[in-house]
Amino acid sequence: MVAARRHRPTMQEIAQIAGVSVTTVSHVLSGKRPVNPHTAERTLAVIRHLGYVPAAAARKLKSGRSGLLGLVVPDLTLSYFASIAKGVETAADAADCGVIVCSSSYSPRARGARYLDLLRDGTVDGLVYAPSGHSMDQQIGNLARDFAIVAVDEELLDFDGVSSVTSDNLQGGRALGQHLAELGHRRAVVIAGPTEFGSTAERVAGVRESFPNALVLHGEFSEESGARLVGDAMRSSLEFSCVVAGNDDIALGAIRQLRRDGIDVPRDVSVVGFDDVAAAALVDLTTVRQPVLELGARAAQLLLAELSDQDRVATLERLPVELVIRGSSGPVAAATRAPQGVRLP
Amino acid sequence: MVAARRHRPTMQEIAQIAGVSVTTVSHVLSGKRPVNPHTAERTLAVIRHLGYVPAAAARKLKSGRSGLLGLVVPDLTLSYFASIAKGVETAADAADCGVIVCSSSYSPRARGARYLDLLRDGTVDGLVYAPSGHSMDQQIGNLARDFAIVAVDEELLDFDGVSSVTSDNLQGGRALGQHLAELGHRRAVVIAGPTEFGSTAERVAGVRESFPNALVLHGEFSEESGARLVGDAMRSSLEFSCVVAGNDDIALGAIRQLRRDGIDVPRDVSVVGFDDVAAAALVDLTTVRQPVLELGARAAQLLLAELSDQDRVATLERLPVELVIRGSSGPVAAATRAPQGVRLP
DNA sequence: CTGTTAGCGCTTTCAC
DNA sequence: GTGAAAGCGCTAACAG
Repeated sequence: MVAARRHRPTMQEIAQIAGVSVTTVSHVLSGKRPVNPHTAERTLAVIRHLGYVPAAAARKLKSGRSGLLGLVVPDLTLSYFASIAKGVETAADAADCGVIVCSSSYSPRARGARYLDLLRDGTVDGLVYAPSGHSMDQQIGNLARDFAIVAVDEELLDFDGVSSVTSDNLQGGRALGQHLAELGHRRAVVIAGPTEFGSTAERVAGVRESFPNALVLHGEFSEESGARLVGDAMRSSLEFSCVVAGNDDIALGAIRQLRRDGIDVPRDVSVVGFDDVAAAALVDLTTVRQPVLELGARAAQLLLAELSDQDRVATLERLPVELVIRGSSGPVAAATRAPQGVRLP
Repeated sequence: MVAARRHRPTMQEIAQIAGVSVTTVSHVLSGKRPVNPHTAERTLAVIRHLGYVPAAAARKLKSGRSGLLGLVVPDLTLSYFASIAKGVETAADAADCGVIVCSSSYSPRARGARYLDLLRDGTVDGLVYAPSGHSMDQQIGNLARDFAIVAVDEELLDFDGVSSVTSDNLQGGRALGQHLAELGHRRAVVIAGPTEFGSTAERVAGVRESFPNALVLHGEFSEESGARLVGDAMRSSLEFSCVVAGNDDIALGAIRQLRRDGIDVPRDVSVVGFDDVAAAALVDLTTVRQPVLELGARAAQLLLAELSDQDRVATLERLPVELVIRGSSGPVAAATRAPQGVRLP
């Protein structure tokens, strides 16, 4: 049996029992004006005894602040976004804020808008938003005129009033390109993410500094996309000795497909990714590590700063990334110096 | 520049502009009493025009319901719990509820209690709680007398008034044991999780039906623990041909350690896990799949039911699991029929 | 079909 | 050092 819920004490009741006014109880709790030590102690005793906690709704109604932040990510089960969530939560927690997490992708389409209502109805004071490349980005951008919103992971393109925290994607792409060039590679295929994302263009630009003539194919940030596009590249008349993937999922798919086609990684073809998700270490993938926890934490801090200072200028922060060299990238086979790489069937 | 926040319209203002009373506005929105179609349309026009959304706090203050559920998991970045979160969120969303996610493990210790205040201060209407085996379980159990709480993943031991939704761990252990027995294995080492969890004992009991004499070692649900304990087993005088891990993380650690010691998996020793997290497929691990999304969704549904019907009896649901056979388990080497398995150095 | 009114539980002037 | 009282924005009797 579920026990009957106990009555939650109100401040009024605490006041009555302690023999003081609600005003005093309120001030004992907030410390916003001096209270006689005796009175305070007696009041606190009652509060502790009854396990009293002020009702959040009533407090919010007066103060206009809920002490809650919202976080919208495409999919919480992707470890990349889960880590961002962890970062946001940690930073919010340090500021005594709770976090409401919403996954935009797996909510029934019609419901997506519901999340935005959490902002409109004041449930949350502000929002950390990870752009998904879908129509929601547009709505969020419009809302940003009226509410505190910070973009994380990707910039909210076309909305320059919105602060954002992203990784230094250009530098990441550059690091991968240089790494492969140093290994002797001269011909690369880039399997990039969707064109809607700024990060896609930046990563590609970084790689192009070392591989100006690389073939660039755009797809989704998924294993399927990586497998399909690397297959397309294989079936073309192009020769290449390395594949630069737009993220680790794409890289995983590419490796799977290459091996299925009898291509050895890294002996025949090197493959590198981006993100350094947990799976990257498992399959020994060379990649660029994004500071995911910091990404989330910094976004939350920016949001909190914006909430306490209405006149802050929108900023764009790019956090440094780190090349993680593992076993999926290696030197070009010595025998075939030029042109190197895969031959078509 | 962050634009100045626009004034959020109140119901009062809507009423004034539409030329009706707040009561009517309220009823136009809730539909709880008939309104003249003309009036309704005019009112709705104003509401839409101003983008009005009722203030959540005020609504909550009257109704006593926040429309928010809390979810506390040990660590959101573990894909297992992320999936449970997804399940909870999906089910809550279907009931028009939001979800506040808290990770108990990575909140500064003193703050853990803050999450419980979300319940006490009415921010959330109820809580889905994934036991962590720590002191918080005790506090949560006590709170369950006064608030709606449903345990997920593990039972909240010693608190039989709390409903819980778990996997059928006994059946899972049984399936693993039978699978290995059918492959010809006769000597097993079980590297189980912490003794604090009911699931640990249940999984072990299931395995024991096929391996009554198995050596059972208890540790944490982590790779480190798996690696360390399988190392201990190797250095003992015990012979074994298979390792049953308490979860996939343990199994991953065990495989890593075995390979480091020159033992081939599955040729020399078979290893099986539990959970079927994403990494399991990557390393080709035989395991038991838990219905994680259903686990979360069912817990949320139970919680919602409890919230709308105070007199519900506490239930204990065990969802069915599924054996997933992959490459980490194989037949005992034919040459060494009895005794089989690893010899000590 | 519609409006008036009394709060929900708290914070915060204002007065003592 | 303390209290009375006016709301915050909404819902739901209770009248019309």
